[in-house]
Amino acid sequence: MTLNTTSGPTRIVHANEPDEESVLERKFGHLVPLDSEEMAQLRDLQARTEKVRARSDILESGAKAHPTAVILDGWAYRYKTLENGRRQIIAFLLPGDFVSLYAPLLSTNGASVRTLTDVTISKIAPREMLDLFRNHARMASVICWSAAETDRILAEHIVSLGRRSAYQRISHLFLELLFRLDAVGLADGDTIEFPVTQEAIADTLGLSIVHVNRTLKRLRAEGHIEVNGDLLRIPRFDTLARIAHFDRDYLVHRRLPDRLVHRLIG
Amino acid sequence: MTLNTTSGPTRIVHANEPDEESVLERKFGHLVPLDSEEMAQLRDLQARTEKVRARSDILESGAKAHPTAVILDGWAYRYKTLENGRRQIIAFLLPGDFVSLYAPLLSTNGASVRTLTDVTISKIAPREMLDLFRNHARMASVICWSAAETDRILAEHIVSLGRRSAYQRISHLFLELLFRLDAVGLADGDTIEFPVTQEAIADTLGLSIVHVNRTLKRLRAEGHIEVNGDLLRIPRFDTLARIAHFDRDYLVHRRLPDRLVHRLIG
DNA sequence: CGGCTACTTGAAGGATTTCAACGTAGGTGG
DNA sequence: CCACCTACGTTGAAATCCTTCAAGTAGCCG
Repeated sequence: MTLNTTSGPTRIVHANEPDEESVLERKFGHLVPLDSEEMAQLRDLQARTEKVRARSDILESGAKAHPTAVILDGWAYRYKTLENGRRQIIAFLLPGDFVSLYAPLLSTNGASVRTLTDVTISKIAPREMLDLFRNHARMASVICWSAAETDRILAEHIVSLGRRSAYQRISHLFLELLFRLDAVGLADGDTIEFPVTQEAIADTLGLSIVHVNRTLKRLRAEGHIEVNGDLLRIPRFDTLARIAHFDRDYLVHRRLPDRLVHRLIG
Repeated sequence: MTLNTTSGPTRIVHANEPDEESVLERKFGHLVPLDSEEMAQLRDLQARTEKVRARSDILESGAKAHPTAVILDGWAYRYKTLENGRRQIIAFLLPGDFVSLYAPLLSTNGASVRTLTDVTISKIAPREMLDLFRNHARMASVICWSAAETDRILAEHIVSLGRRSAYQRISHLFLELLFRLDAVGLADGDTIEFPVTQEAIADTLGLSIVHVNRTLKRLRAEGHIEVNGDLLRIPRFDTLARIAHFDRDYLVHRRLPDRLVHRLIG
């Protein structure tokens, strides 16, 4: 990975600028080598863009399932609201993530998805998805890999909720987000844009707002994080990773070994 | 669904008996209509069986990834052990579940899988999986549907851990397991085999053994569950479902609407 | 300026944990 | 065949992490 805690700040790269590498190219490009036809294929997936305002629902729980979509820019989250009004955030959706990969297979949505910032998505018709799987084995494997990554993130979230202290949970979440943003070129060295309220952190990690607030205060006081408006800096990655028992390998952004690629689609 | 809390006990059906419907047929048969070639295909997936003793690891975290496997009989669980020795169970694996659907795509396992009882699995070579996706669109969609179900179960687990009380978490887990076992024909009316220790429940739901014990005692005293050796009975499904806010629809076992099937695979 | 949303802090209370025992059942070896 | 061991379940008492309640501050915007 390119995460580099010693280098000076570099400019934050935004999706969709002309002549820029697309988000999916950045996400998948260092996973498997892509030829020019595959690049074009990826660009097609990102062609049917749509803007969504901050704080609005992309998907509603129980509603008829939508087509799949990819996030090209901005933050969103998948969540569920309980009967007593409490809320649980299941996962954050960042640029390069699929909003509802399985939607075409299911008749209704199991959870809702809501934006945190203004968001650009690109919709993908079920048929387009199917063609991909039929005719572009390497693309298909890359999308499955993405599903595998989601699975691991959910699993790690379960570990946090079940067996880590508030202090570790928050640290772990921050490191995960830094890691994931870095993978799509959206980390600026050791700092990231962080448009997440304390209430949202609380609802992600199963804590109360009050306790999140106090724990953040402690993390700031101890110099593990620096918050500046919407910017979050993690100045000593390794130290915090040790405290939170963050395993940098559970998000596998490294290029797949040729052996694997061959076995699968060679 | 066929769950029927009023009927008398019916015999528990075990996998792999001659002339019986196979587990995968039971799991997928009421999802999409399967022709005889597809049935044969499913049987192939269940052909390369292997026995694993209770309390042994099928998969080890960090180890080189194995091929995919399906569970044909018995219980297992996916878990992670933390640095301080604590353990978090991520999910239970029941007959019809895939042990590591994404293994062929990844270089190492993210979590371990361990058996609770004696287990029969059937290994599926990566190439076999790939052929399925290439040449048998309906089978592929059925496997993706299975991945979608796993995703929903993980999401619901996150909701439990984050925002439900111990009392609700345990109730919810029991209902989920009853539901899932029923889907593969392994529920005996309102009772299931339940080879799970209190320690394992604790490690699943992020609780201490002591508190699990006390909460089970309360559930028993209130008549919501009956425990008899390895048998668990849930005599008043609806009442408990209301208490735990169990949403019977998050596990979608209903047949997919023809509309969907057509849109996907013609 | 009023009103909103997010953040902050103190104090009290509670759900759950930890510590520490004890009971029971099944398996094994002397 | 009994002594011993281990795994699992059970219970009481004390401690704690975290929540809830309550209030106040700070920034933003029409």
